[in-house]
Amino acid sequence: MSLSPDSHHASLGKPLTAEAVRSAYDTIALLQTQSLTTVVQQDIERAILAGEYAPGSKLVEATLAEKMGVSRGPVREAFRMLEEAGLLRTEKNRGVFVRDIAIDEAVEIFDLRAAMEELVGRQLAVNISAAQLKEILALVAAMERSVKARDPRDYHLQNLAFHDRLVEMAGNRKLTSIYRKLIKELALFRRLNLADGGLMPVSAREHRHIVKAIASGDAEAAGKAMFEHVMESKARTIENNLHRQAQNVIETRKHSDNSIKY
Amino acid sequence: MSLSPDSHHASLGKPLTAEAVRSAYDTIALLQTQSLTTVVQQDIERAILAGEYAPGSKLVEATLAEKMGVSRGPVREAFRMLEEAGLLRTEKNRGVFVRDIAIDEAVEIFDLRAAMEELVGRQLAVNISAAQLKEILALVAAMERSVKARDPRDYHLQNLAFHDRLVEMAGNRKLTSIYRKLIKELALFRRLNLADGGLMPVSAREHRHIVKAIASGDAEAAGKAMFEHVMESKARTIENNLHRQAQNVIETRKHSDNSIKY
DNA sequence: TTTTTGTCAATTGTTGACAATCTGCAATCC
DNA sequence: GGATTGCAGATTGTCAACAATTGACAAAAA
Repeated sequence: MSLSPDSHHASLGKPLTAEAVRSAYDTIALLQTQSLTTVVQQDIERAILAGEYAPGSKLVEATLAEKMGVSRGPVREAFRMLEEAGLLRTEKNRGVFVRDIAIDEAVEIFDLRAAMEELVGRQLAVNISAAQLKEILALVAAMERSVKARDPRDYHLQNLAFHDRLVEMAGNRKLTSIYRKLIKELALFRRLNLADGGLMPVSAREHRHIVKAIASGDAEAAGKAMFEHVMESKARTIENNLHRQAQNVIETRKHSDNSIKY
Repeated sequence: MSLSPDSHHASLGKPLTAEAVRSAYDTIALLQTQSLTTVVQQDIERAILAGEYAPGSKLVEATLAEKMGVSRGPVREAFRMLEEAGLLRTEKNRGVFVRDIAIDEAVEIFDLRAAMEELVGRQLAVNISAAQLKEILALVAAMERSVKARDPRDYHLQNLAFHDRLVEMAGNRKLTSIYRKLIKELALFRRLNLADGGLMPVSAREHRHIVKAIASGDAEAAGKAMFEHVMESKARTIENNLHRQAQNVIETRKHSDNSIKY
């Protein structure tokens, strides 16, 4: 029983397309690398980041296992991975919950990000290639189009892509992987959501400034530009958060019988 | 069946000491927080960092499970946690192995650490208390005694404690936890070991310089002092690594029949 | 001899079952 | 009525057995 494309072609009634042949090898590669645990882990992570499981909500082993058609073992192993990654929180004998990032932890993450991106800026100022520079200029241009179109959702996604690409270009794999973990955790900061659309132009200007500094080859300036941009971003997020919180209090008072809840 | 200390005292033949009473509550707290998985995870981590399992060596589920008196389930869950933490590497259907940190990854970690500790320096310069300053001065003094005593092993441990304490004092929990993970990974960089004892005085001088900068309240100077210290440390480590590698080649040639191995 | 094939022991991947613990609710007591 | 106690169902923690894969070695073929 050979696994070569030709024998497959011969043994099956219908001819295989190039895609189908390639997919046979893909299947093998898949079976060799993916286990039920990793698939479950990736899907839970995806669902969390997509907002299908809200921060604070409980994940039940048996329910997830049944939904995905596996036993509880792989689900538990996936839980342990996501717990270590900071997306889940386990209470013994009680269950696992989607983590809820409090504002003070979000602040910590922003500060750490700032230090990391400062390093990214410094290194890119020295190392970036012409092609890479062109690429990030295109990203900035795309963001400016989103600003003009007043599309905060689109801007948010492009902003994530812009920073991710810069970090990746710095060429430090450890830094990249930790940076991405931090961004994922930040997604669990409930009130992050979309910042006030009115601030998009400010953010976009800062991006231009960053690229300019990198292009100039001035490591310190580029580092500083990235550092300050993240700190500004932190300030905008906190501001936004406080507004929403105040708004929530008002809403709560309105809908309840005017009593103060806490 | 009450769990209060008094009833325990009454039901047992011998009187309980204060320690024994406290330990009853400790036992409860333990059962409420620790599962077999977490205990196994901690013990494997300890063993790895203690060098009981060398980088690259294979860990067999059944063997570990039997050694610790548990089934394979908790061991597998612990594996998943340590894998996510970067201490283990899993090859599907083959097994898990203690990770072996290559020199280029070590370099990446040093660069990242430098950026993180720069942030620590900046923040401490602004926020450190008199008591904390006194504490780290004591740590520096202790290190200088190790230098005088020409005890690289002791110096190494105190150096780790010094940096860990500074990071902790910065008060950013996320940064602290990631820093510690990085340090653990760095312990898997085989050729780290103890640097040449002759460089201890240089390192110690840099520590003095760091503390002075922090005490002066100059954030940029303190940040820069920490950044450069980590970068110097990186350079020393790499240098040391190259020497050892060269040494290994010579040794290999000597013991083998003069053929070049690679 | 060299290569290929078949077999088997060791190990990992996955599952289902059982034990321990928690949670909500009804019964009981003050 | 309000607090306490005692179930019963649901959920997690742990284990042992089974299935699938690997790696090594011997037997067979070229």
